[in-house]
Amino acid sequence: MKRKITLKDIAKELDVSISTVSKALKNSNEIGFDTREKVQAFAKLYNYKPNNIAVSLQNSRTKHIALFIPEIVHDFFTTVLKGVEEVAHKNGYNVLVCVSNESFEKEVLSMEMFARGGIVDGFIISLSKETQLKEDYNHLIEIENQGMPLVMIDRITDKVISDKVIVDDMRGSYTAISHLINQGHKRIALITTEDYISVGSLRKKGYKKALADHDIELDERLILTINNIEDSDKAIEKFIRETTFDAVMGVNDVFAVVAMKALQNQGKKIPEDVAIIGFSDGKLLKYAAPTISAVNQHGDEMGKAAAQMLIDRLESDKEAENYKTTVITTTLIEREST
Amino acid sequence: MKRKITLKDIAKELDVSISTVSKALKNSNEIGFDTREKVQAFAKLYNYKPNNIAVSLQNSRTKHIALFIPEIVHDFFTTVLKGVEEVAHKNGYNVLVCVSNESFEKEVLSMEMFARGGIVDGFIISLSKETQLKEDYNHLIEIENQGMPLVMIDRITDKVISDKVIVDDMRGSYTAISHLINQGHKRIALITTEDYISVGSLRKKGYKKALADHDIELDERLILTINNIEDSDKAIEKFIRETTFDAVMGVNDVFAVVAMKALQNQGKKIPEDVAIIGFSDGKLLKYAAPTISAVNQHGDEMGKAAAQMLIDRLESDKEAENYKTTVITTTLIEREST
DNA sequence: TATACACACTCTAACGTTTTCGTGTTGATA
DNA sequence: TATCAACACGAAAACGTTAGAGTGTGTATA
Repeated sequence: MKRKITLKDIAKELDVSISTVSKALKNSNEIGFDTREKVQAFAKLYNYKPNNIAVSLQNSRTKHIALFIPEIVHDFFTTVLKGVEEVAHKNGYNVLVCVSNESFEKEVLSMEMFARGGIVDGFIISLSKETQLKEDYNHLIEIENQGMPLVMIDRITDKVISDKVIVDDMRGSYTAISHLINQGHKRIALITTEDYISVGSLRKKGYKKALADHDIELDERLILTINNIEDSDKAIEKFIRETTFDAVMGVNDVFAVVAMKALQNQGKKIPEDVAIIGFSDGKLLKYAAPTISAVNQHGDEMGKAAAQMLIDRLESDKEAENYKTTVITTTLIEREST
Repeated sequence: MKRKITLKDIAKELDVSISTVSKALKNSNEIGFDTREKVQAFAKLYNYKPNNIAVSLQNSRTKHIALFIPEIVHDFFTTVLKGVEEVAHKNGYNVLVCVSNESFEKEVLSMEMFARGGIVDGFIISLSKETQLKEDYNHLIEIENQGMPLVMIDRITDKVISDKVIVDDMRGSYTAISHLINQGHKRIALITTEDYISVGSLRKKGYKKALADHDIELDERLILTINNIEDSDKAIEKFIRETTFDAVMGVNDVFAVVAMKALQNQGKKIPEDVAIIGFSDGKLLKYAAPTISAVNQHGDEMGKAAAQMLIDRLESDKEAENYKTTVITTTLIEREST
């Protein structure tokens, strides 16, 4: 097992001081040209790489950022991670992933340990369901009090002042519903989550506004609120058995695809009998049969934007303030289901 | 912005030495009971948490592990990440994710920086496609030479001696094909990747063996090898137009679902005309219409196993050797498509 | 009364860097 | 020849922690 080579090793070998080596490697002109060359050559030869831990301890910057997501087995968050990872890496940062599993406790505990332990320089977080339900954001506020930058993404809250990246949920939903209306649909159903999930409630707002703007009366019976993901399949099936409509939007990809299957099982033709639209940028809707139209959330763009905002904060020495909210615009992907 | 509280702060405040504080917090009985109590109370009050960076520097252990995956927007690797993250967290480790994007260069560069920089204690890696094609594993060997534990998962190579976690690809494939044969299918097609992808070639082997064991002659024309993921859709469509068979297996979820769509477009009924089976534990096959049978790879189990193996290595002081290969057994999920 | 020894701490070095402040040579200027 | 930069480099402190080796009490033993 080769021990890692340090500045001290180089210094000893070349018979100079540690500081000389350090400076030489940084090409400081405090050091003579010859020595610089010599040190650099030696370092290259022995493949010297500075010990990041020591560097971190020195300047209290780890060059690590944490990404908190509620769930990973979900195309949207996956693309977010991809985006974050990409720009982080490009800027020399590493990404620590924490899957909160929709648990408030895990979110809080992990956040605390990352923050107090000096493990990361900043956070990107999409709130867990439990956190949004509890409306307890002290851990986030604590982070900010410690002067650590925080960027909230997608599932956010107004109760915490920070940089944010969201998608124009309401507008995306509005556009989708308008699209359905323009195609002649009148009874449009919505399958959504409970209101405490920020994005779910915004999408419902967009739905309602689109109906209102097109003079279609709102029928609350056409709105299905899923309160337990576990048995969403059953709830959707029941809803479809008992309700009639000529179009339906799901606030995510699973709701849409489950709805389609249930409708198909009932003998309905898609899109002739019922049109379907979902929210997602993943494969589920793209590869469904028929393919399902979708409001593309551009998770990767959101991730990229969030990472960039965070890194900008980290690299700027300005005293915080003027927090920004970046809104990524959704795009409507028209597929066979509409 | 609250500055983080350190041992020094506590020491000064309580008028004892830093080492006393350190030991008191560790409940060392080198320190008197009263002092211990006092220090611990103070630490709790001010919410003291040790600076992990300093601790890491001290004992050259970061408690971070790196997970290298070729692609993240892919249910299988997602579940692997979930599994890894779960047991890592349970054991007090953090996970750094690196998405190699199937690029050899990114894999090598990131690995080098993680290793030499002392950023992580060990690695879990699923090889990138390019790496498997090049058969250049020097970066992995280098890691091992440095005495850093390495666990390979799923996409592995025999050229590197290390701990490994794989799935019984050949057996899974064998079982799936046997299942099709037992249902009376005779002309069974296979949509697979090029042979340099370890798992693809193993699945092909299982396919061939199943045919042989059931006295079905191998027809090479029934095997479609996808060499470019980008236009796999087209290749599959073309294949389906030009070939006739009564069952087909895809070595991943996308191949299976794309095949099904192409067949359906041709007017074939699933499973009446053609049976379909795929490899995956994700949603794509589960929510397809009809739902598609699958060889479940249990990505989460694999991830858990890999993380556990890695952590065991890290925590044991034994001098490496006796590398193990854990084989996770696939299970066949029968759905509507067969 | 000298010796030993447990007790409760403190000192110090170390982990690998970075950075500020010296300091001993040069060579040029007055 | 004394003065003073410029130059090339070294010493040392600092980041926050840990752990082994001291140190000064007080008490029990010979």
